[in-house]
Amino acid sequence: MSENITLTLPDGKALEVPVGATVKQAAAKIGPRLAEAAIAGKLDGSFVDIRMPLSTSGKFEVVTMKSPDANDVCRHSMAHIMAEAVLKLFPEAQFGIGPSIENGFYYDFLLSRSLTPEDLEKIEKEMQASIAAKQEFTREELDKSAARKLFGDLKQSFKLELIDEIPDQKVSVFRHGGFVDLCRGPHVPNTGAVKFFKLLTIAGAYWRGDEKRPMLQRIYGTAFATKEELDKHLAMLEEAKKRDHRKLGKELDLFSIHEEVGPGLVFWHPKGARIRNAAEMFWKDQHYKNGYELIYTPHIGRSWLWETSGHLGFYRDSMYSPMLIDDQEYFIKPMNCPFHIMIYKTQMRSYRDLPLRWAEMGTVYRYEKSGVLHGLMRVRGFTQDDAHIICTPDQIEDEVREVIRFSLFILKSFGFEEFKAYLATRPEKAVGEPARWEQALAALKRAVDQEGLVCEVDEGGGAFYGPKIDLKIKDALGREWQMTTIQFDFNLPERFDMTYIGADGGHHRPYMVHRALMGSVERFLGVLLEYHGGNLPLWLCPVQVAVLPISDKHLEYGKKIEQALRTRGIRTFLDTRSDKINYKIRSAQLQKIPFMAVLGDAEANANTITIRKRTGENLTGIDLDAFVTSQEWKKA
RNA sequence: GCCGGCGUAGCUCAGUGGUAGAGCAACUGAUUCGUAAUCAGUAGGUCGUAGGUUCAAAUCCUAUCGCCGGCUCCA
Repeated sequence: MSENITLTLPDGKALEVPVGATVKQAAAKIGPRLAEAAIAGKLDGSFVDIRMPLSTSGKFEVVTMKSPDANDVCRHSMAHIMAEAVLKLFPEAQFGIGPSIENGFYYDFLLSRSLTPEDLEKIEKEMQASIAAKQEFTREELDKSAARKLFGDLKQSFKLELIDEIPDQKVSVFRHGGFVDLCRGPHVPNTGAVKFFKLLTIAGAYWRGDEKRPMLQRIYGTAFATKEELDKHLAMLEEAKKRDHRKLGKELDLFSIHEEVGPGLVFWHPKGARIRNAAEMFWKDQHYKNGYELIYTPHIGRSWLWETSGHLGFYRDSMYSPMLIDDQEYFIKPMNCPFHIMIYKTQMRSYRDLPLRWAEMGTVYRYEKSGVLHGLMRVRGFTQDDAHIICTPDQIEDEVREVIRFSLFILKSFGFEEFKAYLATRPEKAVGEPARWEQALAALKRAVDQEGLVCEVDEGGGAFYGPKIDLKIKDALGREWQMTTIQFDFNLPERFDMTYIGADGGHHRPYMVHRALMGSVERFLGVLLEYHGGNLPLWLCPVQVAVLPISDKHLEYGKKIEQALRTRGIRTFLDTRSDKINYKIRSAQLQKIPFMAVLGDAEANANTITIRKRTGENLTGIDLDAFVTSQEWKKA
């Protein structure tokens, strides 16, 4: 019996092939060169191995090294090649999983000893040998029982566990060299098809991501279909290192963290404080302009507050131990919301008062596990640019849309350009009726759509008390950073019995939204530093103009210029050292100061300044006032 | 919290059992200079901390604190 299936090619043409034809055979029907170049196929958007018999019609595509999907296939094959190398060096190795990931791949192993960087070199060598040998990848379909026997004989207990979880009766395995792996595929034709890789790091990883299960050793690598892409990626990793906010924080004297004081507690030095203050002033000003009121609340509160809010029930583990004051337990705040609610409850509120938008730069303290602390990005004491919007149910959608708009405005003001929204839905454990969740989610979704944001849904990722939208920014290196979070709260209004009097004269439950636009000010500034590589926009720079006299002769004139700038509200630094101008320029340049005023005889005589921008560009002999009102100044 | 690595001068780092080193920064002096490092000198460290092994420890062992890379977590 020779039935045919119809493959619809990307150009719309239909290709008839017999049932059971492989991707390779289908490609051969299009052209022999294509068959030769094929590394995988795609049927209705899913990868299929080139050796796999096709049995259903659908949209079909041949993946070659030039396809956008090539990297994905290569990386997966590379993970197998790495596993083969590890097997050679560690015959007793137990294999976990080894997927392709963004920019690379990894594989998890259980080994008799810890890996060292030297091991990585050895493994790389073995991999190169395997690639040079151009070993065929072969695909085989086995009954589960046969697969169990195969991996049982190899003493691969992790694989046995994986087999048990596969619902199908048949599983596929791929072999190359002496290595065999349970795997869906697809794989490149032979190990010679992939060449451009580098092993990067060794890390610990729990089996199946479960902290109760064994810790395996994970090797991360990167791989690309072409050398150019690999080199570009490696260069990007270098660049990311240079932009590390912890490095910049030290070099630019912005902040520090002290072992003697405690990990995750940030000290802002004068220059860092200048940046933070500029950001906060802007933030406050914009909040008043956008219909918010600013409030201040305490840092600690009695246990009553945290019992009522539910924090002690849900998050006690990440709250600091109570302190006893007059025999009463007080806790340092991990969130600001209960305090804001206390203000709400000081009065009877009318529907005419709503919406209320109350904002606070509220510093909170949370116990974060020691292993997760990271520079400014993850700390134990941080300031949220928090606000709570308390409104009626029919105001909620407009309010959310307005928050998103406001957030994008604020983020764009700091230079961020690319945004993505993540919509988090109801988790398993949650409060609030499902109907209200649905309603809130729909409102969030419509608001995101109206702002034209790309949105991804994070199923079950919401907080227990309500759904949320997170806005992330994408930086020049393609990394994503979480900034804004907008969260519905079905919990607190209930727990604190918040009410307002409606038009009908009855008591009603208000809706409440938590939102932080920057998220944590500390992390925000960390991201900002990395995003701009330390070259902050002018309005945030701790020093905007470095005044550099050519020699001590010009010090007097330098002082005059410095003062003139300062009285115009410009942040300056006068370099009084008796070094050469080259040295002063280099030093200002390393401090990433946007403008340098270079002053010598020419300038002093003509009562002008010469500006050197941090880009290296010069504006010779210009008037000071003309400069600070110029486009050059405003654009920086 | 878990796995692995690391911790030497303000910073970046060298020093694998025999009484602590470099460059930069700092300080002093000289130099007064036109677009990314002028020269010379001075000072600075109980080698994260606490135990232990040894005639002898920055170096080896144990514990502890912190940092780095991941994992887990992130209201």
